[in-house]
Amino acid sequence: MNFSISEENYIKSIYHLQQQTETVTTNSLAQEIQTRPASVTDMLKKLQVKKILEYEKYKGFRLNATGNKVALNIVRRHRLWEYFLVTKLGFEWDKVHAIAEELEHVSSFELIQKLDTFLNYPQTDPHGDPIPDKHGKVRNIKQLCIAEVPEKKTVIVSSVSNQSTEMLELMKHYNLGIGTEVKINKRFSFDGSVEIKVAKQAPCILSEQVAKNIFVHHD
Amino acid sequence: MNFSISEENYIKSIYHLQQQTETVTTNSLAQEIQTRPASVTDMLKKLQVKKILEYEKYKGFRLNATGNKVALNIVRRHRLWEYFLVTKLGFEWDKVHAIAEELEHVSSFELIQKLDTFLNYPQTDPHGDPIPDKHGKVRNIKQLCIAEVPEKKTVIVSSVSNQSTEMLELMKHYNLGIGTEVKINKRFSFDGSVEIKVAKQAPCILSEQVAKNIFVHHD
DNA sequence: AATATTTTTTAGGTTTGTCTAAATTTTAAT
DNA sequence: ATTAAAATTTAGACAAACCTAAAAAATATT
Repeated sequence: MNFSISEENYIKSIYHLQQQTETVTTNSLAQEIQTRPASVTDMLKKLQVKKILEYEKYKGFRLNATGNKVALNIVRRHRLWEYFLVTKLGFEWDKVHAIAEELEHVSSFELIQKLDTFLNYPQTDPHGDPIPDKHGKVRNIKQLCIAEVPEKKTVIVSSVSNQSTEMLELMKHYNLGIGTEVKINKRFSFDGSVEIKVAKQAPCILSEQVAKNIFVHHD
Repeated sequence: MNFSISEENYIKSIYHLQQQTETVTTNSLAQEIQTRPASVTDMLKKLQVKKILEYEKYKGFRLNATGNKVALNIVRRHRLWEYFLVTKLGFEWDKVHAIAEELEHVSSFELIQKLDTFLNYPQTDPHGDPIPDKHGKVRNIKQLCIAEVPEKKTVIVSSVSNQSTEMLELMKHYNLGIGTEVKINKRFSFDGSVEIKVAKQAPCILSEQVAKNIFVHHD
């Protein structure tokens, strides 16, 4: 089936909201997509006709199996382009999202296959989020944020959920990136802040807010 | 200024038609863009308001200086993407046009600059057409087709004006590509066909139709 | 339980880009 | 110079995707 750019944007946003809540509400989607609730309702009807949505009036909605597959394909395209932009064109982390947002709607299947091959089948995008394979399969690593890691443990940064310029600035300052080894020295229960140690640098303190946005995995 | 995808497609098509005729007609543009003359008239009015078109009712039209710059920028994007698709992703010649047609509308200026750098500032696209630089400057090599080359001369293939699968098939068969050295043995005035020699292969005959579509330059 | 508030949907309108059919202008032919 | 034909434009409609304002349903409050 074929989807317009608008439809694809709605599908992708519903998919993202579904990661957090079981069923998605009209208002939350409207906010996510920066549009009016009435516009959302219009689109929901269209997507229901196209049979990719489970939707009951006033009761919320979610993508069905077909819809999920479509969404994963869009996510795949988006993340492959982000990887391309950073590793091949030398873009910074925080500049790629908007561009990938446009590139992801270029619909050629062959293009994405060849891009994947060219990039050597990357597993995650520059923020550490997994790239679905061509069948829509995603390896989901258990996501553990720094705020939850036990003291004294050494872990590796796997992804960052906040992709703003400000976050990038902070991470660059502490030499933190995807793959960086980090030792969690101590957590202060007073404010949730965490002392960490990166390579041979002096230990530093991350606020709880930061610690909650940096995800890691073991060894 | 910002242009919609439709507007960009019109601008690009007007630019292409202008290469052949001084002023463009409504009908020819309608045919080029596969739409109705009435739709063309509608769009002409819009482009006139945006001040990129010289247009007088019933008298034909052409891009003004601003319009030409916009067009050259679109052409630049298109050709850089074509180059990318062929040299980096391994696409064949005849498959890239449709995809580049979509990619060219991704509007980030920085993206195109970085892509240009990544590709090492290519001068021509895979069909041999020149890629305008970021200021919209195009080096225009005098275009000479095989049908016009004097006998006994040795020349180098610089571009191919027909980009169909059929043409690609024929050129592959004779080991002809951009940069190939070709000696023009003899032209037969009876039907305009031309005998050529490529590398150490046996001489072969090109029909006039083919000879008119392959452009070359000296030494 | 009745009322107030919030959320969601409907009704009706706008813009962009398309269309058909009819009117107008230009060009060609007698 | 008329008339016929072709090209172009206008008029009026339509679909997609959005909007505002009002109605309806669900949730929260007293």
